[in-house]
Amino acid sequence: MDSATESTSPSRPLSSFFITTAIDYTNGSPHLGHAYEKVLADVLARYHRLKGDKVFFLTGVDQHGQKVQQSAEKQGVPPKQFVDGVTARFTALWEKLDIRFDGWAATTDERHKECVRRILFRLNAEGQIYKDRRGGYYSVRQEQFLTDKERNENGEFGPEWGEVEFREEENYYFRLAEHKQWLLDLIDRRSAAGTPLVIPDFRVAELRNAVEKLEGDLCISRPKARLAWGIEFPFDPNFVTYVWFDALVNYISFAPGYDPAAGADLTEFKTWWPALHVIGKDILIPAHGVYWPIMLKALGFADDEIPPLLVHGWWNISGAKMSKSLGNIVDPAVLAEKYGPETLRYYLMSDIATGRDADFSEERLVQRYNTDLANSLGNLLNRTLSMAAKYRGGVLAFGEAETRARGEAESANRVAAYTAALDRFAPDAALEAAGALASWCNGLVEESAPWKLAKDPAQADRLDAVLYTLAESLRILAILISPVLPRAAAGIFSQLNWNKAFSLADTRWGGLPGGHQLGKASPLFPRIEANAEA
RNA sequence: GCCAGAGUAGCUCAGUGGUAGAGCAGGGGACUCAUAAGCCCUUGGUCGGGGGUUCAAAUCCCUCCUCUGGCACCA
Repeated sequence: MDSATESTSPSRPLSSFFITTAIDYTNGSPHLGHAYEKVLADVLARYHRLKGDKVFFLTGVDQHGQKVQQSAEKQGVPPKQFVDGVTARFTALWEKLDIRFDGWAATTDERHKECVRRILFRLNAEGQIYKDRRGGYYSVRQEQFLTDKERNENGEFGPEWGEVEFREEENYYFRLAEHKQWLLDLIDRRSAAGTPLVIPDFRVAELRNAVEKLEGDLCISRPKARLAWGIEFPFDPNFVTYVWFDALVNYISFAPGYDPAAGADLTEFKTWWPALHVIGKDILIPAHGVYWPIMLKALGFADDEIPPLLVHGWWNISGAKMSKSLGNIVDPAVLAEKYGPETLRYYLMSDIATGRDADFSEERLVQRYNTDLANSLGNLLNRTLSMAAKYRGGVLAFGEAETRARGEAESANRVAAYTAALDRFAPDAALEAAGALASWCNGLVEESAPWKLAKDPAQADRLDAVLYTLAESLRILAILISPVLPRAAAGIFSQLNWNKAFSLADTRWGGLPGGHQLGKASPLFPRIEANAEA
């Protein structure tokens, strides 16, 4: 897997690839959306490893905050014990889905907490943070301040909030508003330069709009009396930091070589940074699109070090949002158990366009598996090996040149489409390119009819060439599907009896030598029958 | 309400000025190496409604409708 270092894409000068996901809040079970984001990031990370890039894939969990504190209290357990339990459900799912991350960002980790404290200390010393007393309406029952959004149509706070009182409270604030114009300019400059801050680009307008409306600074603390489950302010033990300077900071606190001290040596860190942040469309505004760039700016990051955001869409269920009351929550662990992790990975990557929403359907998951994997690719492998065994004892020979030349041209075209697709973060299009190569191979079988060629000794050369072209295409296909389907790729290699390390450069035609002995055929993707669904 | 995205064949979507497309599903056929898979052919759409610009509009403009998201700490 890591044998080759050659990059096939000269358009990417960077040899390192740092990718992150949102860190999931440990107050509930993982659902399909969590799984989608992690699989997407994992596929992009695996693709870059395949290219020979140096990859760091960071994901994790956001473990602090009020909701966690409340849930733990409700269960009568310490918050740490509570988050450890929920965290274990996430890590178990990632293991099951073959999410191969390099760094685990758990915000209760001492490394993270120390980094957060040092950042707060530094920004406070540099005058980016100040203390202020502000007032508002407070719900004693819900233990939170209420905003106008919580008012009902009569302009009152409803009975669900219980007793509501006016309270004044001291808190720490981060100077956000003064960077508004800088951020607007940055968004425009990055778009003009062709390296937009937000992908897909239609979301740039959405972000710009939100920045235009930006006013006021950002409250970044909670008094300990109200929220104890957080990271204590290094210069004021009566407060903990609240969400932004905790969760968002994970992207640098767990990054290789980061040191928050002013003037620190960041040589190693800068070989990785900026990261590509993979996030859901719900947390673009304001957290990742507004707060995070300004936080980095305040920490001395240069304009070209503000990380791009790859914003993905949501999976809806039959056109509706997932919700507990509708009873339509999709549990990815159940799906992975029922159909296998790779079936789920394939579906999540093939049936949605990155950035857009899609509709989840179990029926469609089964259909895509059966048509693309079982019928097209799996059956191609099976029939190829079966014919090779039957007609040639499983031994490859080159045969005539014309058929092989056609295979070479076809696969080169598909590989080019594949890399172009993944370079623009579109696994669906990449899988389509791989599928097209499999289809072409199936067409070659029909066109050449090896079972007829086998009966005519004069066609021996042609038969050899067809079998070689099919086997060689399958070797290339295994490489192409490996970021999405690492286990199936290994299965193809195993059946081809070709267990060598590979990289993207090995998609070049002609890897299998003449005289190579193929392995034994066995269904790689058994069909899922309709009655197995209930 | 403001902003953005979407509305094209039963389903998922591509197509951004020049005779309506793909995949899947449905129908038919020839074949047999194969996971009853694959291959070939085929049914199917007044491109959300209305108006306008143009020799020509799914594509540009106006307007309306519907859905989704953001603006409000859920991937």
